[in-house]
Amino acid sequence: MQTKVKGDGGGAVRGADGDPLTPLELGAWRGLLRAHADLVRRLDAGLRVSHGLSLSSYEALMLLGTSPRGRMRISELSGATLLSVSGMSRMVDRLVRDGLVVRESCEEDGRGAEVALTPSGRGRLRAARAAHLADVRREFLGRFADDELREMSGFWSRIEPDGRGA
Amino acid sequence: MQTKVKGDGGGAVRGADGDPLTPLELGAWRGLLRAHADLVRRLDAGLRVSHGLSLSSYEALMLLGTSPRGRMRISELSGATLLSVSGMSRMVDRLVRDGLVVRESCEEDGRGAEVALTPSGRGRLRAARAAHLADVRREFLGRFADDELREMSGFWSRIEPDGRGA
DNA sequence: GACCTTTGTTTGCATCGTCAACTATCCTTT
DNA sequence: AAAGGATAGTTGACGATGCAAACAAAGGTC
Repeated sequence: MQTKVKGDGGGAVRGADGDPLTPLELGAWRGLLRAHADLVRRLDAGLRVSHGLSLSSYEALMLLGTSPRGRMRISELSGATLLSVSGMSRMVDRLVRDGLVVRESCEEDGRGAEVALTPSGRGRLRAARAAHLADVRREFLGRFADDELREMSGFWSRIEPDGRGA
Repeated sequence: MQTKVKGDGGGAVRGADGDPLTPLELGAWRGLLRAHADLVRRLDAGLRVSHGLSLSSYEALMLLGTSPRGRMRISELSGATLLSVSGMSRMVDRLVRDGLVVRESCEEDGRGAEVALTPSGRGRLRAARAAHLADVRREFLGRFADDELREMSGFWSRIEPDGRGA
């Protein structure tokens, strides 16, 4: 049962709708924001100084590198990452400018662009990969036990879907 | 003990340094990224359409609203949020432009600027507050039990400090 | 096969954020 | 009290992003 106390002295674990966040709630919510920001900043900095890649461009290259066909549509990339389609389009612009990928026109769909790694992109990915994975493990995964990671995964899945139905 | 199997068929729960992330690791790591992105996007959108505030400007106004002296230094605001000092300086620019806060020169320190809510800023904050807190509870806090939130807080605190010592 | 709808991508505009360089002030030391 | 160094904040240049509108090509439908 959730503790819903309105106007008590401060022992409430959960606040009602308009109440200020309780310490418990603050810890979970602000903690998420701060932990994410810290973590991303560290990992991004690591990739950037060592390999000139942002975290999101790494993710894009990595998706391309493991894609079975070796090339992906913009929308496919966007769906698999956290970027909007337009954001991904611009990211691909930058990757093209840096010579890491090429845009190819799509055979089956004249609207489409397909994106593929260049040799240079493949090399950059390979160079960055091990170090980045080690970073992720050192800064994040390594700080939790297996069952904690499992539990965390479960937490995340509860946030995802929603949509909007009541 | 952590399962560290190198080169097995796919049953590994944890990978070694250079290995690709296992499903367990992926679930926790990508899940964090996605959950955060989804959550922030939803809350930001809610605040923005209803009250013309971004999540970070809400946080700044909220800090000002609950500050004992009613006004705060730029660096104080920056330290309490996730923005750099220069980022906060620009955010204050926007808030000033929108008439929600004022910059006052600081009595004790001639370099300093102090930031204080205007009546309009106070009003905007009050108008946004309840709806935003309800959003946070609906989209995030409400999906977890008390002890889960407590556990989550514990997780966050393990990411924070580090520094760099081995 | 012209028309309308849907879908994939790009672009215009605005916001938001960082780092590095700069200015202004403060503080300590001599 | 002048010099040197630390600290607070602002600004310039730039990079990312998102949303909405614009485009372009497919795919029906009649």
